[in-house]
Amino acid sequence: MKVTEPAQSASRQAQKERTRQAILASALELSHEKGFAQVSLRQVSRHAGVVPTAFYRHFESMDQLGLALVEQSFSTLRRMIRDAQRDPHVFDNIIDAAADVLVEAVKQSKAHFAFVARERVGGPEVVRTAIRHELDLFVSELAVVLARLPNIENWSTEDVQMVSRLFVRNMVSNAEEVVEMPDGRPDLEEQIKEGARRQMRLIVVGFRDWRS
Amino acid sequence: MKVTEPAQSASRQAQKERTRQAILASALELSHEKGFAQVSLRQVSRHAGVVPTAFYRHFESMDQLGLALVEQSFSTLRRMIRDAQRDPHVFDNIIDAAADVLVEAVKQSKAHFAFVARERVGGPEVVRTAIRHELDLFVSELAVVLARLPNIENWSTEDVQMVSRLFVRNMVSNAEEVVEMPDGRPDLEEQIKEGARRQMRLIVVGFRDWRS
DNA sequence: TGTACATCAGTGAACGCGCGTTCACTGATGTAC
DNA sequence: TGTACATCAGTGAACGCGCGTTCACTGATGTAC
Repeated sequence: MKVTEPAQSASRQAQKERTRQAILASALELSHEKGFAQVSLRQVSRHAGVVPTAFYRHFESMDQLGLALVEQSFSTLRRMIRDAQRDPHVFDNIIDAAADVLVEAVKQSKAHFAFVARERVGGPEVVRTAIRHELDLFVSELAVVLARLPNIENWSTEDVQMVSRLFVRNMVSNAEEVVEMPDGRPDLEEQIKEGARRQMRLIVVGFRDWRS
Repeated sequence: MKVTEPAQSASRQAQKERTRQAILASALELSHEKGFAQVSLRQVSRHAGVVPTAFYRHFESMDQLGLALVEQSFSTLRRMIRDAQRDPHVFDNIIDAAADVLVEAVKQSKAHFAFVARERVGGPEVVRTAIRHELDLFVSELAVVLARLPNIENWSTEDVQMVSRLFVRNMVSNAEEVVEMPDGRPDLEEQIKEGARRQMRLIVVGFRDWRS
């Protein structure tokens, strides 16, 4: 985590950015053990290999650090959904594709998913508010993507919005399960993936039946 | 919250119990604003009208206080499901009955539901573990109740267990929504209730369709 | 290329504060006779 | 009923500690000439 002492190279700007990233990464890592609200400014700074006062060169307060982490987490999430849309396979079978994307994304960005799942409920007020807002946006964005799918395009806007909401809720639940997953148990991961698939199938089948 | 100075009456034992309840109630109330993990022993004691050292006459540590709150919350939950079983109306229409019971229970014991929903993810390690364990137990207990219902009795054990799990997850989600609900907006409550009903219908319909 | 000055990321000492925990105590309630 | 002693819920002073924040600073990087 020590990133100072740039040997000879690195512009001042680049070095500053590297420290900023070290602070963000440290906060993410420490949050995983006890939750963001229990992590102190001094702990983050220490872990990032920097003196507490240096923290203020990058963030106004721990709250602002938290908001930066929310932003980072959702940009990860958005990149994932954008990539998924480009995959032509998605149009064949939404459910299995969605399950695959979800599990892959969670696996790749465990720390960020864990952060959102945890701090959505347990974080400081400003962080909770920001996450709730981002999730609401995300539901709407996902609804737009879903509405374009062939087997869904004739559904009502409300129905698509509700399916989207249930999908996102499901995503958050599964992220929570990954968070609580003990280390070194990749078998549990497959179990969670299968659970996610089932639940999505349930939602879609239930909807189709209900509407008819 | 001041409960000392028993005028003339109250046995030593009764007075002690009253202080214990004041500490529990104070912790529950303070947790609502910032989460249990952010509440200090001194804050709880102050709010309960007692000196910090007196806290130790009732609980070994804040962790133990947290576990006592988990216990209290789930005994509330269990009383609710026991009462619901006695109601013959339940057999007519599980879903609407469940929605009514859920919303009524949440309304009556908002603070405890909020505590479980929040600390399940955001609380100290021991509290999180205890809540996860209680919820697992609760899923199994609810499954036993569901399996007795006429329209379900021929389902497989696994299916009943999964419906039970989805119902409980749904219950937790709705409790979360009540937690984040701004004060003085009873209209939102009706909206949450309707959402809960829809989601349960979705689960049951989806299952019936899926299994056939 | 070399010199003089400006910028600014990171330093280190210092502060006052609320925290959890310890300890010896007090005085009302409870009990034995 | 009255007295002498035991119990124990709640007190209050004291402790060392990590916290967030302030301040004047240092010294490497960047810029002007």
